[in-house]
Amino acid sequence: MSTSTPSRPAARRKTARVKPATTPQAPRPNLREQQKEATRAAILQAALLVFSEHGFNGASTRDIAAQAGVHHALIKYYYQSKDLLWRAAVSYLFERQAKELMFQPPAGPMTRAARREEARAALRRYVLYCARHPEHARLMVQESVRDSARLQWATKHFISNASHAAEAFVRALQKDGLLPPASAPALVYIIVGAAQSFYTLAPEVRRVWNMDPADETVMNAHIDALVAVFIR
Amino acid sequence: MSTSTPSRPAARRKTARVKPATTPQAPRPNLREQQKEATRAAILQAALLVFSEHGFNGASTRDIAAQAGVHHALIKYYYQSKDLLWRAAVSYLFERQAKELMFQPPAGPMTRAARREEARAALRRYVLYCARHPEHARLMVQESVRDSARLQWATKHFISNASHAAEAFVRALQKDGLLPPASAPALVYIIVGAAQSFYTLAPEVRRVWNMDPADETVMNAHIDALVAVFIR
DNA sequence: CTTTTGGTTGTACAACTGTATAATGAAATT
DNA sequence: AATTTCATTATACAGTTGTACAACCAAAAG
Repeated sequence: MSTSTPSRPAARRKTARVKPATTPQAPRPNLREQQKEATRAAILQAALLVFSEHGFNGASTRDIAAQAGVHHALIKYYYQSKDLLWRAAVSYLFERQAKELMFQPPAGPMTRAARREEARAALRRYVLYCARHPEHARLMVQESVRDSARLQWATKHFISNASHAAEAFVRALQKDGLLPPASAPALVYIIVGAAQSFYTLAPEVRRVWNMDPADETVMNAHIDALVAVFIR
Repeated sequence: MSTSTPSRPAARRKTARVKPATTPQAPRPNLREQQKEATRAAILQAALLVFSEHGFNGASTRDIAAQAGVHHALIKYYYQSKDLLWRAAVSYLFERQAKELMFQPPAGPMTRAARREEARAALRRYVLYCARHPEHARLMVQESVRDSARLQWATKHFISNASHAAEAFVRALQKDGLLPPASAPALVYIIVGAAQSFYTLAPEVRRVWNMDPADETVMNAHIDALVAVFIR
């Protein structure tokens, strides 16, 4: 950040200390382990927010710590370095995405109309993910505008897999004539870009159009437009 | 940057001093004015590159100066502050875009088929701009992922106008049945996102797909895919 | 209760940040 | 040739940065 906000730690402390042991019959003498995980998670969530809004270089570990309501030295304690914290954040994002977008290919033969409905549902699910977790695309876009060791790492561990899965999805739709027979990689970026931008650029949308992409009605209108354009 | 690269100024100096007066019959005793404008332009171009790849906070004025091959104090001399340099860069981008995408509405009545061809040509022109000047979208995306005084300024002076022009374009296509009757603002972000992402994320594309969006063949394949999807 | 463990805090440091100002010297003017 | 102008440079400063480490102290173990 390095802008205003004189720094204000001690925001979590109270709420996190609440409930020393919800389960009276705690299986083990955790309570400390519990607090530890809460701190660890708070740092990760803060990192997601600050990294996604400021980029790696623009984000400072002290800003992240302040956002988490935690002393900045704890970042080194839990994640060793800014770079490893970034990697932990990216890992979290892609593992969550894999979990939430888990593919369940409906076995058995399907009519073309059924497959089209299936494709529409899949597209809807993806847009919903983008809408609910805009920090994912924000963080990745900031890293993908230039080549770097971080982009190389993210590509090797996550982006490559996700991209080729998307390519397979596109090719399947092309086989059914649901997408034009054009370059599959190009279509991947066309669809992904079309789905993400509305939520990634939400602050701009709010200023320019006076509408909130996070709003249920607005979001449904966007999804409908997207599906109408892509899955004919 | 704050990463590696120990800093290496003095890269321009020589090439910029070349040609003290190309025109032997110089109209006035410029030569100094000439060098001044060269320095000013070098700083602006460097700012475009560094801001677009690192974001405002992630970019340092010293990095920009080094990229321009100029002493860092000259940034204050020519642009007064980092913030004003950023505004100058954004102004340059949008004025160039307005110039290159100047609308020439073909007078006289047109058949629907002709209007469709017109729409395809307009879309092609826009994608070409994105491909040739990826730093434009990169810089703006970095600012639009969060609300800030800079986004507010850019919205007021440029983004609002450009967005509403795009909306008018979309509504015209909808009237002809060339785009589905969905939310126009949503369609704007769908089309813009679909057109930009392939070039904005070019470093990622190169790593994942081993293809270069700047390559003529690859670019044409992307444009064809885009037109096939949107203008039916 | 006493001791040990380890999550937390305070503090330090060198490098980097944006900004400011005086010194410099070559081009322009006289 | 002497003088003025002003683009460029050198240098400085306070604030921020990532990282490091010793001191602290509540929870866990004895």
